[in-house]
Amino acid sequence: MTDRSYSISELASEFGITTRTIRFYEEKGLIHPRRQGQKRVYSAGDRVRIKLILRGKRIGMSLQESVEVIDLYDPAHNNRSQLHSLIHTVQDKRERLLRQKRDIEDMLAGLNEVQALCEQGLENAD
Amino acid sequence: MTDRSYSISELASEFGITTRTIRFYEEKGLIHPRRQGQKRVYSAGDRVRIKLILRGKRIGMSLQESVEVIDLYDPAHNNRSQLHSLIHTVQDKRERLLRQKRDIEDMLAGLNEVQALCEQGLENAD
DNA sequence: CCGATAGTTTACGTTAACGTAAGCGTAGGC
DNA sequence: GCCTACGCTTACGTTAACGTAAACTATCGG
Repeated sequence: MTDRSYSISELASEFGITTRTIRFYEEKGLIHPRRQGQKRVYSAGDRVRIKLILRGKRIGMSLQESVEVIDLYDPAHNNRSQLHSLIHTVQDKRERLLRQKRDIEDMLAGLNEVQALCEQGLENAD
Repeated sequence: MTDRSYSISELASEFGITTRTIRFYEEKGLIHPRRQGQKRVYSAGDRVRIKLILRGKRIGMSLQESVEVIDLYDPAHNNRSQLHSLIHTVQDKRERLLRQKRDIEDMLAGLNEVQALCEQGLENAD
């Protein structure tokens, strides 16, 4: 099921990006699709990776920071010497995310006020 | 109280940015400090504006988008003809913010998992 | 066989958001 | 009187994240 593969244009149109963007991500070492001859073939894992990169972008992360976060999941750093520093990294990311969340909530509260004022303005337009 | 004024370096150090950045924001029309001779003098309002711009930046907004949001608060667009389009804009912003909030929450959930695995890895390191 | 479609590489162009450096003015302190 | 700190303008440089164009290859339906 999850082991099907994708062409570059297939993924591009699914995510609303260009093929250039996907090749650029590869150029930067963010993904490593395999090849069939010349053509790039993307696995389900590649697809998820792209998806996560785009999620990172939406909340203002750089591409590098996105993969940094993504790579926290892979069990490469699992030797004990690095476990503490890994925890530390996770903690840092979490704090930044929590701050962003507060920023967003503040901004949402502001928008709610604006909207209330708007609707009020429309009401007494009789 | 809230009517004191600020020098450029004062604001720069408060917000952890450079004076160049602040001048750049002015150059782009994001703020309009008054002058005393040559020198820029920033009001409390200018200060808040910068603060809001930086908040926008933290959640991945462009400078233009930040001021777009900020300017929703000022009562310039309050003629009835534009009230509907203003509401529409607010709604758009809100949807993007909600999506960002979901993205952040998803990412936080992921980090929680990673951290749990880390701590578990540390425990059975006896 | 031919044209449309999807893929490839290489390489230069572009925009946002500042950084950095040069050169200058001025006000305060010793 | 000179140095230091702070401020100003002008202008070129830089990085990230792609866009865009050129020139070529491979496949597939009619």
